[in-house]
Amino acid sequence: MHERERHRVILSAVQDRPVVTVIDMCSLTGASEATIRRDIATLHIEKKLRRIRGGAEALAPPQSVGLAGRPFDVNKTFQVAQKQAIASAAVNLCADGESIIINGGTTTFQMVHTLATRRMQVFTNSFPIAEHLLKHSKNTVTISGGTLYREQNIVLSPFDNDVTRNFYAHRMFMGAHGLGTIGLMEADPLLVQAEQKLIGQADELVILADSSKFAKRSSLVLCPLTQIHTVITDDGIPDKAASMLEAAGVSLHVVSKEAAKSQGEAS
Amino acid sequence: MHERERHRVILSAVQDRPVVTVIDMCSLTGASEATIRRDIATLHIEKKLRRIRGGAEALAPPQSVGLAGRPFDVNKTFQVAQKQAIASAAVNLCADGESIIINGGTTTFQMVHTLATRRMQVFTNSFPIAEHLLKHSKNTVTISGGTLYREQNIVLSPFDNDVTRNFYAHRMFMGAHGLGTIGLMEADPLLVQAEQKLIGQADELVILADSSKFAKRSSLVLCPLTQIHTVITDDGIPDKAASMLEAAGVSLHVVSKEAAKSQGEAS
DNA sequence: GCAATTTTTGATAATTTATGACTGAATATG
DNA sequence: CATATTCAGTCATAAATTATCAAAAATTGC
Repeated sequence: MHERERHRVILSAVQDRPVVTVIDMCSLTGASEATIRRDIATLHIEKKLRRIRGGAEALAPPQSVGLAGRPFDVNKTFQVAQKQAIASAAVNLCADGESIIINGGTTTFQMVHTLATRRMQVFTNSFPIAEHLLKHSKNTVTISGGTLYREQNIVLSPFDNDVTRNFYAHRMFMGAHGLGTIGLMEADPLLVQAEQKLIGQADELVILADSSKFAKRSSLVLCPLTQIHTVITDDGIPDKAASMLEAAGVSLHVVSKEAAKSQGEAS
Repeated sequence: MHERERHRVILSAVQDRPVVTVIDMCSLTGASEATIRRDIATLHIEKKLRRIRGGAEALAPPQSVGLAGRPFDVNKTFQVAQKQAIASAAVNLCADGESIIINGGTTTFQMVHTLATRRMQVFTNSFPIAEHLLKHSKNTVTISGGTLYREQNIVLSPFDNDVTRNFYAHRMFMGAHGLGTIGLMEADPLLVQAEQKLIGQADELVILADSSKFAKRSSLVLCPLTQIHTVITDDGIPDKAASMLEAAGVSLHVVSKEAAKSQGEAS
């Protein structure tokens, strides 16, 4: 077996397991310990893995405090003020006792803070949202079944899910990657799958989109504007986008930072 | 077991409850006290936990003081050693890559620590188990859909759940409230519902029951002994109960505290 | 194609490191 | 104050790593 092949095998193994031992790699590749050590040393210098005594481990292992794979966290600090204002306005559309569906996402996640004081029926496919509401609120929380995707932080099942199909809500809240004349756009195919399972399970579809979303385009169109009942955004929305939405019969809520504050107090 | 694996297990355990003892970690990892002390000292310097007399504690304990239904927590400190030993033995029945089902419960929860170093396909109806595995392991985690019950800490749906019905596993692990000639007994009707949805979805049904369970009786019988493939318990099991199980064709695993140690090494 | 050279590999011995048992000291508990 | 844990050293043993060298394989020049 050639050097590159071994490197591939080792990297594959180290991604798959928390730690691999030199001995493991010996039996896996048929090479001697000395060779495996040299391989690991090389891969360590190339920063493909971390060399540890006895073997190797993957870089960026699930940190102790680290909350599962987090492009989520990096996003969470981006435009938090707008996202919170928008999310707060979204929650304030609802009354206690109502049932709502919250699709996973960084903007919709912000709803949990306002929801903390509420008592509603919440259905979500987002593990962090469910976790937060379970721990910090008295809402009834229902989660969709399926496999937990660490990167997207959502629950998704390859099967038809009766829990989802039997949950019918007043409103469904959804984020977006982009919003244009063609409709609601998403970048991640996995998110599209998740969202399509939920669409149609609520009377009103409410989109939470900060104003930057009107400039973005993605390859995957989730639904046309006509299916959208309400869009909540911030005051950075271009006039052109606003008229586009109104032309499509979408109810538009614009929150400014000050408005967000008063909304928060009003609840 | 290698240093990093031990570190993972220790961190997993310390996240689970406020404090862990050196002795606990010994039986969980199969290492000596000296080694565990050294590990804790290392992790302390790395600021992954705080070293305290007798063991270690999490850095930020006031995390989930939230009202997230926690008769769970009070139970969790009861007979931890036995539960951990039993749970560890349960995990050691399995090989990496296998798929298993873990029914929610305080004993089955302890499996997460040994699972921290594994890479398996895990299906569970327990929110805490899913949460812990998601954060502290590389296992593939699938959760059943439904409403989150704060007291029992499980996910339960009034509907038939296709995610559950389509997940078939090598083994299913279950706790119990009582175990007698009449069969497996449960005290909470909600748990009975949850368990009945899962039963039959695995080749082997493995029951985790500390020896106190043989003295308990409940009103709800979940299934007869004949459906049970294996029972794992501690060395406090009465002879009468042992012969009863053997007569019913149940494979019996008894773990003592010393046995727990060797089991840890066996993995 | 063939020999010389470089690179890679595997084996060995020497060194370093981790581990577990043991002891006495320190600290908690009643 | 007495007792029981827990802890910090020390040491022997086991394991892993490094260094070194010779054999095997690949590369190069002719």
